[in-house]
Amino acid sequence: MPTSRSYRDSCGIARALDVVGERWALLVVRELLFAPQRFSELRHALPHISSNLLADRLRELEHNGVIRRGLAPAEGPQVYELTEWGRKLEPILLALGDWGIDAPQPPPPTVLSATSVLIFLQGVARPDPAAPPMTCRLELDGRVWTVRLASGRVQVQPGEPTTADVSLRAEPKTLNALLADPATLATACADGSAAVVGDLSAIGRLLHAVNDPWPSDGHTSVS
Amino acid sequence: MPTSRSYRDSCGIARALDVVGERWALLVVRELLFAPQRFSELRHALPHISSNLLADRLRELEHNGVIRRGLAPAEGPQVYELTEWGRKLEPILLALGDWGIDAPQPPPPTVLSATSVLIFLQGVARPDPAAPPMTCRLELDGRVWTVRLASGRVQVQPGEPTTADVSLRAEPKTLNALLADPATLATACADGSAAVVGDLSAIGRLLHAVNDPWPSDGHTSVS
DNA sequence: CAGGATCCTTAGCGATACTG
DNA sequence: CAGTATCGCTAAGGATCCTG
Repeated sequence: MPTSRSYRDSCGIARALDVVGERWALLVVRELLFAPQRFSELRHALPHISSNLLADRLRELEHNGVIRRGLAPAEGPQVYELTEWGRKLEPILLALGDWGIDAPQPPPPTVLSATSVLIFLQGVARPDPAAPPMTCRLELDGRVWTVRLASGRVQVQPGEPTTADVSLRAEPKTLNALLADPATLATACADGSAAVVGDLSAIGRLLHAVNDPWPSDGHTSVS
Repeated sequence: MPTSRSYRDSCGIARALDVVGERWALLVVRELLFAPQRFSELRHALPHISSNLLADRLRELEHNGVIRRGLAPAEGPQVYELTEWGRKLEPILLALGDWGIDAPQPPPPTVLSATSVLIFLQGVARPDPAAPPMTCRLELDGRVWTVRLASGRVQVQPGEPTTADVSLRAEPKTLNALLADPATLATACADGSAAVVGDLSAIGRLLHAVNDPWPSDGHTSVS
């Protein structure tokens, strides 16, 4: 049974919270920021939410016009995606995440979704604007992403790149650890927690863009 | 008993929600955006929250470093105020409120706090930059605010102005109605729902700044 | 009266099991 | 895979009662 509880407050803030203020709602939106996702992918990204609650949240968010059930792309699986209005939450969520970095760390074990690492990567990486463009294929939790470094910016897109300098497969937590300390890349490759195909130095450039940004401005990992 | 429920997610967004994601928390922060407030003032601004829950939220927000118990200003009453970190939520809340304007309106009767109207006023009023500066004294729900229109900007501050062109006393809902339709000002004064002292045309300029902004960009009231 | 604390009830949450 | 059904638990909501 979905929630139907309102602040009964005319303020825009309260009305926004009537829509996305319920528990888990904004984390579901977070997971949809970069790409549509299936029910099972959302469950994997948010392992602590129960299936009935996720179903409730999806129903409510759909009913309120924040997400929609994906118009199945040629017999593809059922997916959930943000509406135009829902997409406008992106800058707000990014700002909230930036604010939350200073919050006390929750006690481990904690979870880290692929989307979370990509948000972090896109948010704080500042590649050398002078360096030549680069394309990286990332495989996280079984999904493929295209990451482009070009003209001082990082661009994350869902799906396979048409061409790439390098491919990296790892768990989100492993990638986060690499972003925090690029020196562990060799170890991660050796023990199999990271699998690299192609130009290894390109991965170095990617990790470098986070740790030695142009210009420098703090943050070294999600944690 | 305060809540201690975590998403156990390393993402900054989830960690932010661990701190301000519980019900009512962000509305408490909203009420503190412009000025410290007392327990009873918060209860009045948020009439649908129960007293124990408000006490819980204040405790949690204090414990997490978002608010602090006011260092009583010379034997004044106990107040709650935002910390430095808490204050950084301001732009995020304003953006969220802007987003929430497009949400479906909750069924009446709804509530509207003084802070909510002031947020709206400061957010959308675009006074004529060429017009001379003006100071307005606002009395809402028994508290006094200073509103300055100068060089194309609106500035809201708590407390009595040192000098003012005009003073307006009304309920927040009345002021909101006036912002939506300045033509009702005469009626509101006549039936006593609004009390004006000083230059009546200055109030007209204030309401005008919301309805005929420089340059025009939408929105006519909180609702 | 401000600033809570202490009940009690209900509804949302969380975990598990189950189904098309 | 994509949910639904069930159920115990806990937070929210509401009222009342305390204490300065």
